[in-house]
This record gives sequence, C-alpha cells and structure tokens, in this order.
Amino acid sequence: MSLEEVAKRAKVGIGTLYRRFPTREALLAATSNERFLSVAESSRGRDADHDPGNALRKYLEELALNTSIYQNLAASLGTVIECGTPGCNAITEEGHRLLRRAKEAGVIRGDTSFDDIICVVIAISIAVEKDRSPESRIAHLVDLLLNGISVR
Amino acid sequence: MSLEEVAKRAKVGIGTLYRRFPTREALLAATSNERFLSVAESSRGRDADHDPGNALRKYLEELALNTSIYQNLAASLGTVIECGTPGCNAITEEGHRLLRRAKEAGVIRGDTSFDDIICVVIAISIAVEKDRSPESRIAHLVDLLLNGISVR
DNA sequence: AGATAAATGGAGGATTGCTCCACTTCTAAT
DNA sequence: ATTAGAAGTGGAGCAATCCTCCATTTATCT
Repeated sequence: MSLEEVAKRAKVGIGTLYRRFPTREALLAATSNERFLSVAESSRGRDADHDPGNALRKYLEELALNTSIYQNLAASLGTVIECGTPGCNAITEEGHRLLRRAKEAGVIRGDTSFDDIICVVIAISIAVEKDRSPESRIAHLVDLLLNGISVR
Repeated sequence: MSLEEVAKRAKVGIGTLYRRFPTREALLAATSNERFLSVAESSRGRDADHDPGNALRKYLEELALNTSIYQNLAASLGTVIECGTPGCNAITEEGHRLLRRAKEAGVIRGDTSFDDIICVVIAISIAVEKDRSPESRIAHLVDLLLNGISVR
C-alpha cells in the first residue's frame, strides 16, 4: 500500500501524513501502539503467577502473533521497536523484565540477549505472515526457540 | 542498488538484464549459485565423519554466513531458495538429507521441518547482516536454535 | 547473399517516495 | 471585532525505480 493511498483513505494530504509520521516505521509503530500496549499489559498480569518460563513463552507467542498481523511489519520490527512510542517502549521493557526474571529463576541460559529473542520473533513472524491461522505454527516455532531442535 | 545500475555495471541494456533474470530473486540466486554449491559440497564431505548433529550445525552456520554476505539476500532467501538453480537445489537437497540423517540418528526432534530451519537461518542472517565479522554471533544463534534458550 | 531467428538496448509509461511552499485555519493580543 | 503571527494543511512536482515493448543489431542457416 502506497503512502499516497494511505493519505487518501485517511482523507488528509500527503504532506500532512509525512509531518505526522516522518517514516514508514513511525506509521507502523503508531498503528501497532495499542496492540503492543495490550500485549505488554496482559504479560504483566500473567507474571503474577510466578511462572517466569511460561510468562516468557506466552509473551513471545503474543508478540509474534501481533507482529505477523500487518503485512511487512515483521521485516521492520527491529527498527519499529526502537522508535519510542509508548507501545514499543512497553514491549521492550517487558521483554527485558521477563528475560531477567527467567534468568534469575534459572530457567533461561545466561547468554541469551533481548536482541537474540527479537531476532527470532522476526523470523517467526515472517514465516507465518501468510498463514490464515498462524497460532499453532507460532507455538511450534516458539517451542523450538525455547527447547531447541535437539532431542533432550 | 537499482537494476539499471546493475545493468550499467554489467555493460548490458536493462532489457537484456530482465530477459536473463526475470526477477530480482533470480538474479540473487545466480549471484549466489557457486557459493551455495560450495556450501552443499563441503557439507557432503563433512558427513563422512558420521556425526550428523555436528554436520547439521556446520551446514547451518555456513548457510547463514553465506546468506548474510549480500545485503538483502537474507530477507528473500525463502523465495530465492525455491528458484531452481543448481546451487539452490543442492542446498535444499543437502538440508533435507542432513535433517533426515539427524532424525534417524535420534539427535533431532521428529517435528522439525526444513522450513522451520530455513526460517531461523533467515532470522540469523538478517540479525547479523550489518556485522563486520558475524561468525561468533552466528555460532551463538545456531547454538540457540539447536539447544534452545532454556537451561538443560 | 538473402532470409530467418535470436539477442540487444534503451526509450518511456507507471508507480512510489518525499520535499517544498502557497494557502488556510487557529490563537491571542489589542 | 480586527489583525498579525503561528500552526497546520494539501498537493504539485521532482527524482528514483521498476518493468515492458519494440526498433535495431547480430548470429545462424540454406
């Protein structure tokens, strides 16, 4: 979808669109803001049950699901997530928090970074972007991330 | 890099470029053909030592490394790899073979598909695309894929 | 040589991104 | 109510790129 088309549908001029959202990423971030806020919020609620491993798993699944909804969001997630909207900040903070707690609880390897995780969420989102109901595939891929493909 | 620029540097007209490589992916595939052939070949040689787990690991590392070399190849790897050049076919066949052997040897989960693996190779390649010497980061991410982020 | 086939180059239409500035609307001070 | 200045808006238009189409050149065959 071209930005001219976006402007037309929003019934504003292309100049106005560019002033409000200087980059495509800014527009995507704004579009996903509430969605991201709600992912972060429901994750915060879940953590109350003191199961850091499961909380992390659910967070990853929901983030991947919400990232795969808008075409082309997945590929730019790395940039989008750094653009400072409340939703992006909430997602980032919550991710770091979950990772820290999971490490403290000893259920996650110490050498795992938030970047590692975002990298895999991007991959999962790209992979399922065209699926109609991607939930089960996402669950499978998140499971691969958590447990690896090796037999235990 | 625009395709006009590619044509100019190759000293052919833009029409000729398009006839020989109808899509960007075809051009990328042709560019990477020898590289992919050599990855597949060295992987075949390695398998002689009857360590399927290690052979798979090396294959993944080399594929990710060679995919991250050309800017923008990573994001289209899924399409590129299906385009039928000898290199792409060799990579695909070798990947399936390694996966089958590793499963037979009981070192890889049965529910892991070749698509799952390409998906993660894409992610890894995108993540390290801008790194100067990505080898160690690739090794880390491949290790995450193989062993998961959970503590064992 | 002449006819036919194959390959080539690049002009040009279409799309999209993005800037710039003439114009409109709002704000607030008198 | 008037008006000067600030803030906001719209869209014309340039630049970049993609890709098609066909006049021309080059190769091949008899």
